[in-house]
Amino acid sequence: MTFKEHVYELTQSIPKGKVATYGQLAAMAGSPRAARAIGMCMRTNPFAPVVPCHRVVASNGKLTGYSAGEGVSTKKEMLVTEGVIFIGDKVDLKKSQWRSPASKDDNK
DNA sequence: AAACTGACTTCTC
DNA sequence: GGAGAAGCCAGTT
Repeated sequence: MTFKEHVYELTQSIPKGKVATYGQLAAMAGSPRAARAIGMCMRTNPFAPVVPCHRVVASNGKLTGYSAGEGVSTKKEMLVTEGVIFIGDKVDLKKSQWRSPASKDDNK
């Protein structure tokens, strides 16, 4: 499986009401510094409705990119509807960042 | 195969 | 704390 396909799998693994950062997905994909590559996969995302790319946010919880609808505005509302907590125009990572079971650091 | 681009991240001013 | 620049990875042309 190629890197981007792995990214799509991880993105689909993000539960509703939770969000993941590009760096986090990159780390799970095998490259902690491939955050940019993750963003590209989201932009190209050949599985648009299959891959909840709107659940992927920047490391600081800020919504970036999103070429659909009103852009980050639509993305934000979408996440709020799913149950993600927002602080202004950013996601409350302290409460809504997804902790994948694949993540090594889960209870420390 | 090489170079440019891009929905990022992090450091420094 | 906010803005700007550099570094990094993978994909696309």
